Amino acid sequence: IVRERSNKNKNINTGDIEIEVQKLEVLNKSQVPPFTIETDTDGGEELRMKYRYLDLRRAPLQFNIQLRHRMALEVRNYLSENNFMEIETPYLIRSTPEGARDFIVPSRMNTNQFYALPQSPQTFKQLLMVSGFDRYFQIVRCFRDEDLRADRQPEFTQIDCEMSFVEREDVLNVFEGLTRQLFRKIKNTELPEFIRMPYSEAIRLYGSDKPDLRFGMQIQDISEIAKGKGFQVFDSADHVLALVVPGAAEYTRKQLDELTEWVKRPQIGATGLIWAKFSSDGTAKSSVDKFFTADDLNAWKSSCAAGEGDLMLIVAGNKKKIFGIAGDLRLELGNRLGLRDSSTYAALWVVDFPLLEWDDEAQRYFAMHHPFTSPVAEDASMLESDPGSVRANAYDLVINGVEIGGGSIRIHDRGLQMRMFRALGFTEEEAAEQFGFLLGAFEFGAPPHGGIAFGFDRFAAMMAGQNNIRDFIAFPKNNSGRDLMADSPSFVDQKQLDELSIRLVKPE
RNA sequence: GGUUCGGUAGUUCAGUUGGUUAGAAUACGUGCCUGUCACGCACGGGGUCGCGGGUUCGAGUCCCGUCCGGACCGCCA
Repeated sequence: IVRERSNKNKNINTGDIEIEVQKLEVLNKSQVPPFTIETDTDGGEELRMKYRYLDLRRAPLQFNIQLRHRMALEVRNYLSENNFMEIETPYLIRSTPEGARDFIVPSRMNTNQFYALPQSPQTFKQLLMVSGFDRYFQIVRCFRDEDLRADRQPEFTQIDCEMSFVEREDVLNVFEGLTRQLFRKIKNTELPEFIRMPYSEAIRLYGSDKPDLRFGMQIQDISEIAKGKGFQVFDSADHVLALVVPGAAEYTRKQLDELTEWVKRPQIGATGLIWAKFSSDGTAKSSVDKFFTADDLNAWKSSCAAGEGDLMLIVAGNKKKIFGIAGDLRLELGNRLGLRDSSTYAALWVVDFPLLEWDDEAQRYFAMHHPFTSPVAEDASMLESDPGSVRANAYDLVINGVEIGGGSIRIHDRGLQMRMFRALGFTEEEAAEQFGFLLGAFEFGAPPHGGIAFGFDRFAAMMAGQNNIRDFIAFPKNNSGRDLMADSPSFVDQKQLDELSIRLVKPE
């Protein structure tokens, strides 16, 4: 018999309902759990992962997994309503060059041969376009044998899509619509229209290809006015970059020293940090007063539109690193000032990525996105003459500084694809050997096509205002890529392989 | 591969310049209380200080090695 004790609150709280027990049967006994199975558990992460089946009983995890389910449902509904069809692609495939390290699976039928697991269904979905399935999608597991991060698992789930007879804006609009729909249905939030920001601008203003637009504090280049005054650090730098921290002129020496140490950590890699304070009484003080006059400082101030009471932080260095350093510092300041509120959302499309990246070690270009990405039409002619400055017809969806997804308009012309492979250093024979099936398909009237893939685990975490994707995967891996469950065998050993009559080639 | 932080009751942690019997909270057990809701009160059990070696009269503490875990860099088309 269940009866309500109180009608004061609409929400049912502990003790609001009484149960009069008439018969009690213990269906199964339980040990004392290794951690409290409550919303705020006393267990540490390692322990909770070991007993994941108990951790998953906790309300926050139940909510997260349910959130994921509801998102998957909405994705399927939205895409299906927009005439997309979910089609499965194979998991046991041949290894492809470029990109991440492949996971491999030994083949019993073919001694010393291995399958690779797909890093993404990229080529298969392109073949589906050739087959006339004009709108494909799949919520699909992908595998990359690389080290983990808080927001990266070796096996992860993508919302993978491809469309035929489309241009960039067609893809962007459909998937902006999907993103909006998810926020509407899951969070009851209406997102504003996503801006399109060229890659070069993202780097210049935010020092990142995934800018967090929840706050301003844009990077300002003061090279012009800061160089040539005899300060060697500035004079020898490609760029002198400033951030204006509003209202932070009161930062103590200790805080500034601590920030300086922070940017000098090897992970950030700055050689130092210059500061200038603009006090409310109109005076300015800096850590480089020896080299710069009050007039110089005021020139910086007006150039950057800094106000009284503001702090200016300056880093200088070579072109390749310094924008990233300024971007990292900007995010850190955003964190410290509480400007990265997880309940607000700023979404944008970053577009016009470089098509190719030079790799010093390999002494050749690599595709920044993947080798099937189409160049921006007017840049295609530079593929041979100036490969490094060709822009890709590629795009990333970035929300709150997190890369949620990315895609591109693909190459559908065999000739252009061959030029791309040549730019990547493939010979004719290598290209035919590795991608002959795709090049062959392009010879049978391949339609123009493009697509996108969203990182589903990340998307779910971001929807909940969090960044640890493990809390949104029922059975995640640990940092060694092992299954986290207690006594769960993650790997097949040689003995098991022997029993399966599988022989491996011994690596040198 | 690199940088860095950590490993001490079931759990989360504290443990000073090396020094008596390694503590707290919580959980667990027993008893009391019985309209409580983080209940309260009393008592109790519970430790290979990750592992191995070294220095020392003496090591949780210092040194070397090793294992495990986290964060980050590299890496992630």
